Amino acid sequence: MPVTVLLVDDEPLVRAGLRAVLDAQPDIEVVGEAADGAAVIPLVRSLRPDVVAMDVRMPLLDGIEATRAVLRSVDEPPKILVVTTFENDEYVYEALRAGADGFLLKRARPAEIVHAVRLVAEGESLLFPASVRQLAAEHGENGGNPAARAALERAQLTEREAEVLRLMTRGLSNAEIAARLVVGTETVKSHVSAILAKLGARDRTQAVIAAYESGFVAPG
Amino acid sequence: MPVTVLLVDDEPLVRAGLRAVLDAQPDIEVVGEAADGAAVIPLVRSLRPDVVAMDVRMPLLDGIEATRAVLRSVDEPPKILVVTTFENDEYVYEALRAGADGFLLKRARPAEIVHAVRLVAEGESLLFPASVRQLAAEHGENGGNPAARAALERAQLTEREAEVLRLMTRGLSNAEIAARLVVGTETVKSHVSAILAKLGARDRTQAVIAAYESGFVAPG
DNA sequence: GATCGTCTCCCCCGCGCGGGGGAGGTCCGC
DNA sequence: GCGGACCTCCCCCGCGCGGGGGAGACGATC
Repeated sequence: MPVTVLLVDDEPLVRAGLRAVLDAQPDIEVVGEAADGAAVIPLVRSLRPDVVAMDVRMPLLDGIEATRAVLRSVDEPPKILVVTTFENDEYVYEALRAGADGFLLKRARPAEIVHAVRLVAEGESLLFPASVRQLAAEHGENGGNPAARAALERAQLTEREAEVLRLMTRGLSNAEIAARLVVGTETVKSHVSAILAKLGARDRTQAVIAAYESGFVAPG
Repeated sequence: MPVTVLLVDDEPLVRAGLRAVLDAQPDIEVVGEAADGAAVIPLVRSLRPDVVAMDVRMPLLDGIEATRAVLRSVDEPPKILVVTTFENDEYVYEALRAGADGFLLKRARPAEIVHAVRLVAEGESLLFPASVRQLAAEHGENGGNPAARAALERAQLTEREAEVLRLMTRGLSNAEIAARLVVGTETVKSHVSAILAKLGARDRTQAVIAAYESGFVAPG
């Protein structure tokens, strides 16, 4: 059975584009559309889609509130893929915190869009903006310092947070990081929470994965 | 102040080699040697080294028991770097479980040996055999299937464990992995524990790091 | 001076994680 | 037949982790 998708976006053109891209796939089926967040819940209830592709910036009810509402009021909520125009959209991180499962740029190539839908449908998370990974690939072949710094800027990590994330990618615990940075464990926890929120990660493991996938750290 | 190291190996030649390599570094100082595990504890007590480079296979008291003994009987135990000849040494994993901090192949290049000592001295863990990473680099440029499979064999992961590790590198929780594999969460926990032991990882984050560093999974 | 972001530290709280055991099942090879 | 690996599931238990709040200090910016 195909992956069923509900499109939620105030721009008809965007909906049409997503529908064209997704319906071209044999294993994906767009089962409905909505123009604002307020219409999402009844549609989710009646259509029971696997994935909701949700715009963040919408009239009446934005993507963040709509995400919360869906997760709160539906028993087996669909996966929620947040769609946005800007890679540096602060709303996106709020949406991810609200429980969204993934992140998608409107200007992503069709193959990437399809990939994103399949991934979240399978239950996996799209932690980092796809643009960050792309950016890391563009800057030099092996994601060195400039790429890492650029990725950092995209994720809007502060210097301290970046340092903490680096130590996290070395496998250190909060207490070990605290000892290394000569601060309290509570401080480290604050930084870690901020990192998780900004990266849309659920736990430190997902944050480390995001760091590798984005080129923030390179293996080997 | 330099990193102080105690060498423990039954072969004088190996001790001499390690001493030559390490003493050539301005920031590393070999402060003592022992020929078997039984002599380690008093030496650790009197010399208080930062790092103990410990052979696994030794007469009287092997590296595993010696590691346990040191960690058990010394207040501020040194970091323990397990030294071995074979990358596929089952004793090594036991030693890591016993509390050793790192892993070193005797045939590693001098730079790698120095690096390993510095790393464990800093409190970081050398999770995976360095040989696995090297092996991943040799097999094709991007660590594809053959490299991953080879790395798997080195770590002696079973098929099921490899599958679980793969899902761990996707950021899934134990419950999510259980749902995906249609087994109980207790089963997943068993597999995860086995993976952590074989990889010498303390938690799932370190296991995921090891997976990336070894080429078991490739970013991007 | 007021505001903002950053870094620092504190509280309470629930839960997932990992360690320590054990145990039954299948399949394979000796 | 009998070990031995492997997969599966179970128990108890402690603790680290992460969420949700709040708050003070500092420097930069307006």
